[in-house]
Amino acid sequence: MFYKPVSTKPNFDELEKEIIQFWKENSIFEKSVSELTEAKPFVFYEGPPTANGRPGVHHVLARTFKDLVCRYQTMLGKKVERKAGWDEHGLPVEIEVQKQFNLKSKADIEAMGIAEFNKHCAESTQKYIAEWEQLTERMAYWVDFKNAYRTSDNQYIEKVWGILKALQQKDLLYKGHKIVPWACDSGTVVSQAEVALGYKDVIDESAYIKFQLTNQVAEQIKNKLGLNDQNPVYMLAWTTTPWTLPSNMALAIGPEIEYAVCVKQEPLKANPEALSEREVFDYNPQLTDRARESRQQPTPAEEKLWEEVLRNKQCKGYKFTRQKPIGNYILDFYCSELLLAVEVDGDSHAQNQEYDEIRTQYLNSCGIQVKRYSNEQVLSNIEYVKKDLLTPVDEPPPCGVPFTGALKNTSSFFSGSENPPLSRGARGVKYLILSQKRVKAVLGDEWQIVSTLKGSELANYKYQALFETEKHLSIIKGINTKNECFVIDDENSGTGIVHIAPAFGADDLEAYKANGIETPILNAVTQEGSFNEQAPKFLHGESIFNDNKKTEQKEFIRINKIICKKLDELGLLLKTEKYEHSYPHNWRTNNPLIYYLRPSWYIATSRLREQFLEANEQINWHPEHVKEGRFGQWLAGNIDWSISRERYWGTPLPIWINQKTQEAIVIGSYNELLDKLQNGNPQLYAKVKGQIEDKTFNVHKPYIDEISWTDEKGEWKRVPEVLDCWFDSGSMPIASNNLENPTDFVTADYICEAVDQTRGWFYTLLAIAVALSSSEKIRSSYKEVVCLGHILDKDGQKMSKSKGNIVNPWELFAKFGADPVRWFMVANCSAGNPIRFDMDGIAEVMRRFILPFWNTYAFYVLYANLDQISDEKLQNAPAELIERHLQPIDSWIIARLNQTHKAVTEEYNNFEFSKATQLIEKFVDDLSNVWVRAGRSRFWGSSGNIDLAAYSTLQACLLGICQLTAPCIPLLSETIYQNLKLTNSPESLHLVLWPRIEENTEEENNLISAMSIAQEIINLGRSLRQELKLKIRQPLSQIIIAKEYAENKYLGYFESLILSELNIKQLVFAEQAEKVLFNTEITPELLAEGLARELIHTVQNLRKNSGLEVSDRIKLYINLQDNNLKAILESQSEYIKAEVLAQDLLFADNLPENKKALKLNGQSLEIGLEKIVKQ
RNA sequence: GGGCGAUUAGCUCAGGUGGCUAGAGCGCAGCUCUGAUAAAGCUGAGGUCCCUGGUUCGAGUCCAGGAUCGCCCA
Repeated sequence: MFYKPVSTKPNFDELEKEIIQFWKENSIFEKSVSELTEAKPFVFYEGPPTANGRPGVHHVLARTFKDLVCRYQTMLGKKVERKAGWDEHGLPVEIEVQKQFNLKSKADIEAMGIAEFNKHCAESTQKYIAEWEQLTERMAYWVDFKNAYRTSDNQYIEKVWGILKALQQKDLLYKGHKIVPWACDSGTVVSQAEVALGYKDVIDESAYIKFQLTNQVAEQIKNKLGLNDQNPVYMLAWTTTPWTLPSNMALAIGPEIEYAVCVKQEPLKANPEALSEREVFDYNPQLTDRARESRQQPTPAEEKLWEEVLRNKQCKGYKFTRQKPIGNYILDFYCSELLLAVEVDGDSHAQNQEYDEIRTQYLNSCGIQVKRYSNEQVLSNIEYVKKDLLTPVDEPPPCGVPFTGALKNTSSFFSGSENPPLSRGARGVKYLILSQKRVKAVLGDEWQIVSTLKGSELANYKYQALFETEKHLSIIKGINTKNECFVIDDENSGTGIVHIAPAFGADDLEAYKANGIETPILNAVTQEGSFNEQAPKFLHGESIFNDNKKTEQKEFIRINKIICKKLDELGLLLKTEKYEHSYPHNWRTNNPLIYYLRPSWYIATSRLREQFLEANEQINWHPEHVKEGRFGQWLAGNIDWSISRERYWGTPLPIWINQKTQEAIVIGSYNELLDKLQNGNPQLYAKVKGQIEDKTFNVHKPYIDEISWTDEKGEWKRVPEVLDCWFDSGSMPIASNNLENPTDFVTADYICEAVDQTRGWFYTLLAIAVALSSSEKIRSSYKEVVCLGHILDKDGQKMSKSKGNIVNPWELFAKFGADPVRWFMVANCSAGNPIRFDMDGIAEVMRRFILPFWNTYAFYVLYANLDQISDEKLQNAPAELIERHLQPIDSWIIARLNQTHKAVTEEYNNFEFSKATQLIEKFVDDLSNVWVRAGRSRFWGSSGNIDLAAYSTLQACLLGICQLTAPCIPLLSETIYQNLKLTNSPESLHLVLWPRIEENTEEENNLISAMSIAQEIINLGRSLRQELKLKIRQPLSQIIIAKEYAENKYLGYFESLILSELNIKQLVFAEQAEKVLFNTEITPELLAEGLARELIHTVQNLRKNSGLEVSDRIKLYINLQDNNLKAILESQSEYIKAEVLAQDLLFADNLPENKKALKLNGQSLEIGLEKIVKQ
């Protein structure tokens, strides 16, 4: 045996493990890096995973593409160091530990002790490291674990501190505020991933709120519209969170939105429905106390009028109330049904005629009529008063006057003034402003549009704060800092006017910042979720939540009702509506989350937008659209990066605050810290210095929080926050290489992660690089990115534990081997698109590519061993010995190999890996189904007549495929390489340099096209035979081919191929319309041969069904009656015997057990066979 | 709600800058071959290229709008 025998039913799992062992024992990976000392480096950065979870099949995907490029570049002769990395910090780790120890809140964590908690976190990140390493090794991802970087390492943290310091020195670090999803019940920020877990559909009370414009503004608007009345103008806003209204700081409008100014058209006659409707007027809430007092201490006249005339619906059934506040006034008596005020002029009013007039005017403008009686009239002539009360007033109130001009067409309305002035249903006049699109839906038919305004015309107008009469707030353009308008002019919801509470919404906060509002942010809710002293009095101490008795979960319903009721009383509520929406909940407790303002440290990345885009120009994205699309968009809309987290397990923020001056300093290294301590806290200095020296220093919380010092400015204490763990991983080019100077980072030639990293690692990596770059030379930290899509299950569903559609990579490897899985991924994953993962898909890859490749290899080894061919023999064979047997088809397949090599190299260079696999698959197909199929007989030539050309060609092709596939399927290609390699070749395929490719010569290209023509002719011939119902078994005398095919002079090389494939004796060219024709005349000789082949076919099937080995010899028996047929078969007996390895062909009546009946040339016969047992 | 991507045969997917009578593999049906022997080959059936408009002599491809799915962000 010269080659190791190869099974045609290989166990890839076993074979691959052997190769992994071989690599390990011979340090092949290390050699592939270290032996290229002189080589140009190819820099690859590994994005660090967190090892607190098991690696999944999606990691296999990413690692396949990482490995493939690194291996390819190594083969190109580059030095490719690959440092593994672990992302150890962050909320996901904390959450795992919280689950593990059932810690529900920060209080629980603190009860456990931060030191203890962080110890568990550190352990948690080590939990699956072994499995990660094993999986990585098993799938043949070459990466250096020994020198892996770890983000929680002291040295790593120190470098991250250095970066922060560098950024601070560039004045990019500042303290600000951030809106976070906040769980009031546990007092924690909830991560985005967790928020996504807890969305629930809930029904909330949404409210349409009227915000009154200040008089001055109202005047301006009305002047613009040609209206001259005193009636108030309101902005109508819609909110689903009325509990945030006490923290309202602005109203936002869309500058481009058309707003309508509306007024209500009243029904002329009393409207029974309107009667039941309660008319609410705005009033000054501060008056309620005074009104109550007056009610309790009426004047004698008031007392008399109330008791004798008005009380208890005495007056024709109309209900009057006493001391009713409306606007800034208190009416003595008021009937809402009649819109009638009754005033009794006491002594206090006597001198105030002017005041009374203004007051009456105001009330009239609200549609309220006023009847005024003196004390005397009431006390001495109550009957007159009684009578007069319900008669019309002398002059009708100016109700409706303001409509002049604006409502020209509603003439019927004007007749209102001719009607009894106390007509029921009259209403106060007021104007509402809202999006034109929503007027009908929100206000219904009763309101009329007076005019329209563009949103931009409303900006900067002032309106009255809801709960404070003195305070005026501004209307702002709803533009956030990304320069996008977030106010939506939706036809189905809202009013186009958005209530802005910067403490409770990210958009709100953005708008607050973008509009340069100077007032400090108003936040009326504590972090536990109750109203503080910033809220109006009636809310002080109220919780924003109530418990739903049924579900036992918290909800906002109670507080929203309280606030809406109050607003209703203030006349500021138009209406409420039930609103069903999806709202985030704390997935652990099922209680609602709130979006809440927290202090945060920021990197001012939005100042670097231009630079980001410039750096992005240096990056080649695969797929390309990510550059301008997803990533470019993200950069263009960049907002400042909030880098602090109010958590425990993370890089501690190296910011110390002076307790007196609030000045902040950033410590950039441990030495710098020691410097501070040396003078400011000598005791601690000694301790920390010692710890750093003997490597026991723990820089994590809580220990770092103990480090403080005092200097001439006072005491310095660290801020409590830790760093966003994305900052850790983004710092990797500097921190993992322990660079002295942060700006000295090296740009990676290649990185590769899934597409979700556009907002993650791809971004933070770039952000930190650009932030550190000098303004003259903006640099990206990576050049080429492959951005992979996600893995979905075979139905296109996301893989998740709950769906039970998770695929375990270990099972895949056991079943198929790692390489078939890798090939499947490379072949099926078009960059950026999600990949559907299906076991059947891998099985298909197996059948389509892996097994044909393997079988071709097994075929070679089988016959090479039989013919005692070795790589040495091939290598040392005299050239003429090979050339003697060399056939055109050999030159063709070698030309195809070169062609494929060239094309595959190009595709690899372009990161078009699946295209490369297609080319390789096509070549393997040509090799196996054209070259081997056509040349099989060359391998079983009699001994002494060995076709060295055939062996040499096949070996070259197999080794060629090994090279081409080495980056994708490093294990199987190595297996084959190890068996076939020439004695003086490198010890591993992965130490072989990628060959320089010569362009095919014209001759070679012609050979390739001649073969395609031959293939075409063969296919046409088969098709024609089928049409003519002439089996290939039946030889034919001639194939006639259209003359145009003769133009390729190389076609002649493949004439014999065409003839044998189609079982034809002769090929001729002729002028003809059809491309291919047959001479279908069947001579007796042809018939005889055809019958013989038919018989052979049956015998072979019988052999196979009888379980005979291909090399077994037999005795063949034939039982037939027809002498004519017998004669024909006898004439072919030598041919038949040779084909079926029969030593004897006997015509007999008695057949052995192995027998079969068939029909030949219309005659029935039976055949039987007997195995000859060797003595 | 916004951004990005996808939608082509039963399934998985190809189809730069418009020229298509729309392709491949698998599956299916029929046939063939068999000295790689539970492998292989050929032929065939199978398409409203998501929908609606538009540009054009011509649209799977370009433009606009919409639908569905996925990812990211709110």
